[in-house]
Amino acid sequence: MTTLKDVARAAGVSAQTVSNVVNNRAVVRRETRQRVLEALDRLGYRPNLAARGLRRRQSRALAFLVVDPSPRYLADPFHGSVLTGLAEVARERGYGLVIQGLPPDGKGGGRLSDVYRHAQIDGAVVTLGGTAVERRRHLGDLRRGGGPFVLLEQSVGAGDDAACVRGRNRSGAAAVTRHLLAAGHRHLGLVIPDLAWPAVEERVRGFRGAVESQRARTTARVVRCGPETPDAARDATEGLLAAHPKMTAVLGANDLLAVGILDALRRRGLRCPEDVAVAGFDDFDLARWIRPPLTTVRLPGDEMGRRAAELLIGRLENGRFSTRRLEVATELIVRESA
Amino acid sequence: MTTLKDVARAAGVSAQTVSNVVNNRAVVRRETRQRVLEALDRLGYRPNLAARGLRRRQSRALAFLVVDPSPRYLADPFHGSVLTGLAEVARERGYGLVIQGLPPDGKGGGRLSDVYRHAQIDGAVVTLGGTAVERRRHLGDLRRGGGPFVLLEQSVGAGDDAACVRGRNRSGAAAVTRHLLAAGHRHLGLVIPDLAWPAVEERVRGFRGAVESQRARTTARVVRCGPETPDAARDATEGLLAAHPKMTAVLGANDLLAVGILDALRRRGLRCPEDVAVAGFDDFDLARWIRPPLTTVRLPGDEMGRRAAELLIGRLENGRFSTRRLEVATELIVRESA
DNA sequence: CTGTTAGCGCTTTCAA
DNA sequence: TTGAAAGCGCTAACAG
Repeated sequence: MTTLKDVARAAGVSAQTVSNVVNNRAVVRRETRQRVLEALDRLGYRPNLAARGLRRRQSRALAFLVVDPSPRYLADPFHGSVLTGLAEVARERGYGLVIQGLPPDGKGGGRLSDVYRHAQIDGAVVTLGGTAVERRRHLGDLRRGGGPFVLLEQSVGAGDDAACVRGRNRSGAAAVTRHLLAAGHRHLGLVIPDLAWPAVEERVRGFRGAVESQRARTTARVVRCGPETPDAARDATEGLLAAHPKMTAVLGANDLLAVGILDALRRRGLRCPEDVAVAGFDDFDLARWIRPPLTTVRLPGDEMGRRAAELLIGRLENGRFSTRRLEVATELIVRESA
Repeated sequence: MTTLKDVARAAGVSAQTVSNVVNNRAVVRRETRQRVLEALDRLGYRPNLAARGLRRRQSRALAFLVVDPSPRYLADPFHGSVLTGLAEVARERGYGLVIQGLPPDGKGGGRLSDVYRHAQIDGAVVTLGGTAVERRRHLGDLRRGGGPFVLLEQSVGAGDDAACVRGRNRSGAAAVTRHLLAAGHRHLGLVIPDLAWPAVEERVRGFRGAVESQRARTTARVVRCGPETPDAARDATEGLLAAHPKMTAVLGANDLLAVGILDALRRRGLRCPEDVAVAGFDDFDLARWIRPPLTTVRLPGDEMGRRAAELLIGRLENGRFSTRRLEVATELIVRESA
């Protein structure tokens, strides 16, 4: 491995001067710089970032931290989408990107804040699933032991060195619910996963609020289905439809669950949208391709990831967050399922 | 930040002794260890991994390197699946995981080998898309400038500090093709993306080989569709069916493309599987949920990711790869589309 | 078993 | 404009 010293010797200057050249500091004379650049190139010098980080006390690396009990958390299309946006900005701005998932209960390998030291990161983008208590615990840990972070889908405390990026989940859910009500549906269901994601809680509020505002002869049922899978959603929906035969519209807390809902209809011989309307949330890549094409609320995960990364990098480079709170619009996408 | 020295002072021992305790070295007397552990705990000591890495010349971090022109490469379900497996093993074994995507042409930010220094990683799992020439260039760079790596879906050279994990793409593609031939199909099509993934090339070989072995009155067409998206596959399939009205079976090089193929049939008023049979490759999460449920060849990306990570970590900890070549089975999954 | 010394590769500080 | 010295936090090597 070529070090600064090697280059310095080869170019007949001090290590300091080489460092100045490498870091584009203007203090070096043209000819000296020339000579150093040549040696740098000839020896194929690459800075050792551990040494630089040790000295500068920063690493130019970001982390994506996901608190989710599923070991397959990265297979979730929404997380994948957020990660895509993060990775894009990290690459553009010359930051490394570390990913780390943890179960909510803190059993599986400790605290979020450990990642700052352990993975040598300067800041993190954090998504928290789990009960409000668990989420609060993680936030407290992050405040005490971590560095700057951007929290997705959940507000941050005034004392935190943090900002948040949220989607308009509530109004999005209200919009799709109103769309259903306007189409004449009066008995609505909503299938949600057991895990308490803040975004899901907002969607439930939006759903309930919209139904409430027009509650004459309307009923609304919310059922938990267990894990965030189509199978679980299908089973929950079958139960829901059996218990409430007059139900004519079922929403999924996200598109993956909507896929399961559609399958429940098929099994019971119901047509969509003629007999029962279905809608999802997120607008994942395959939403257009499902049969019938899925009516859903678009929540742009990649944009949220990009915004979060930009916010975080801004904080790292300018010492403060340009804003503490960013909202990303949601949009009702009407296709054929509702 | 608490350092070893701080702890040493608090416990009345040397920094070295604290280091020995932190690293569980057996040389420390019980009572001393006790005292140190207490101080460690009281001061909330966390090792600085940059310093440790600098000294030990390792970082306990792995990278997932993807050469793919799409900025949305992480949204690809197969990559997501591989990443899931990698992340799982990395977490279990106490390694960090860095991800980095690069375009094939080397324009967008340099060489793969830079990641070793830049992201401070000990080894990498690498997936290469692009022409054979571009792939060779990346491998050469990795050999010269990088560290140990595991290559997915492609053999490694004898001189490389590397191993490979491959899926049985060829036999998998042959199996699904034979399935089609056995069902009486004689005019078959295969839709592939422009980007030359090694796995796709193998699938084409398997397809061609199976048709060849039974070539009486059979025709086989392979069409490139452009990017790896359902839209592109749909357009390509429409062209294919227009040009070859007798075609009764169309394969996709992966499930995402198969989704587009199904849509092309719908547009032309053809039923699947009655008029035209369709099959994919990968068995992504949604394959069961598509209509009709997709016949495909299962290639377990998460298992490949896990195996790759285990192989790599074995090399890092024992100095050599336990094997240079691992094959992962594929399995024909017959559902309703073919 | 414990402490001392030295140095990983880099950058900050200060002197020339 | 350049160089020398010091030290980031940790651990290998050796001495006691």
